[in-house]
Amino acid sequence: MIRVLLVDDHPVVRAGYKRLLESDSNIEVAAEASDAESAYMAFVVYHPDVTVLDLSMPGVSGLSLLQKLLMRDPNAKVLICTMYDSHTIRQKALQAGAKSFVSKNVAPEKLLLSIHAAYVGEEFVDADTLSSPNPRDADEEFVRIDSLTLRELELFRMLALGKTISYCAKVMNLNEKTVYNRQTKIREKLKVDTLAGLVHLAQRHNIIEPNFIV
Amino acid sequence: MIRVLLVDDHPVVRAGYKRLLESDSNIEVAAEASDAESAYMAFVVYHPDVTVLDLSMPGVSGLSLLQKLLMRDPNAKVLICTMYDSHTIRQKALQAGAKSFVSKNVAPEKLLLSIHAAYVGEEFVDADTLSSPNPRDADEEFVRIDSLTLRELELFRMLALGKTISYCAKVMNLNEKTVYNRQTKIREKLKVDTLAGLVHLAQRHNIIEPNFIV
DNA sequence: TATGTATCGGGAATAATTCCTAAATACGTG
DNA sequence: CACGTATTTAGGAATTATTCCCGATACATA
Repeated sequence: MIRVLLVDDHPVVRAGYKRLLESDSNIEVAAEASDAESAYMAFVVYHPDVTVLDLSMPGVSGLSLLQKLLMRDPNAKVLICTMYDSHTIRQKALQAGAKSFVSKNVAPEKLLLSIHAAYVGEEFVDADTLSSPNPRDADEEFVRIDSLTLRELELFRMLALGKTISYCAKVMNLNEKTVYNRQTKIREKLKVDTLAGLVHLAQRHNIIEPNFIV
Repeated sequence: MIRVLLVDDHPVVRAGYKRLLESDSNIEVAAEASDAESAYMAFVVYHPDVTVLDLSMPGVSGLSLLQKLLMRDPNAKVLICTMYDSHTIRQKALQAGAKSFVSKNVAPEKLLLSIHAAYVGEEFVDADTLSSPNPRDADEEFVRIDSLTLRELELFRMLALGKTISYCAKVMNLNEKTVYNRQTKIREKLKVDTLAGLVHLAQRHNIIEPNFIV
């Protein structure tokens, strides 16, 4: 029996996941969490075999949580499942130690497959996801985004979402000074000179959701 | 038996939904679709009792689809389920004829409940969703945007596009000081505290083009 | 062990932004 | 017409936000 910790901030989606996972008789959802803090707690308490982590959580990014989990247990099997089809995000996730990365666009069976793969220690990256990089990722912009470090990416995302410096500092546990300095560096790397420009860049790369207009 | 048409662009999420819905013995997923076109086809072919529609689809917006479905069958029971907690979107959805609106943040049981409600013809809007309107949303927002003077609106647009203060000053034939002062006023009126926030607001109101992905 | 890179922040200088005030123009209304 | 009101435009001074340069730590890796 593969015991899974399920992390996703939408109860409806989580409930769906749970049933999907449990349709596989070898998988059992041992615990669920809707945010980074409770996810970490659950991880510590339940020692899941595999953690299925949705990246698009409010507040602290899923990538930070990923790192914390790996800090706690370097052998943790964490599977990233996200709607962000961004090549950049995938890179960062794998580089940060995720065992698997699948987009919500894959066939459901692949999710199950990849959980099995993660369980036995195999790395699993969905072929479809890999072979079809976002066309926009191909240009220079991609290189630019890619040059961001993990922590910078995290801040980038929050800034693009409209968070204030002081809020970011609080949430990321940083001195405001650090946030200022880093923000400057991000804009330098990305060759953008306003915060508004960051938003557009972030949207083009699926770092944040497009602003859904009706 | 309530026959449901399930529309969501993420296969993984859709598979989860399906199992969630079918955990209710009175609900049967008669058909699924991942985009507007196939959803419309499926609607025509299967005549579902209730259509569960996720708004965040690539390409044509879910709301357009909603309208098409209602054009085809004015009595269609369409339930909007989305991760966008926006009051604005909800308003538009209901006004366009959706029978129900629930956020993915609600408890899963509520989704089932609302399907039953839609089936018997009741309108169902999740109380949680209703009682906690996002302050940035809806009518307020429109009032706020309306409160901008013509010249402010002009600047608002340029800022949201990512132009710098000095550029705006040059183009608008203003002293930078004036631009600074006006920018402050705009953010005050719009109750937004970062430039990034302005971008999102501008996009939601079609002041600037949304940065569409996919 | 060295070397490089990531992460974090301090201090001082600088630029950006606010806050308050005020003039010129426009516009509808008594 | 004269008056009140709103808009558009800036200036000076005060305040904040941001940069720039630097030091320290940690950690992987050649």
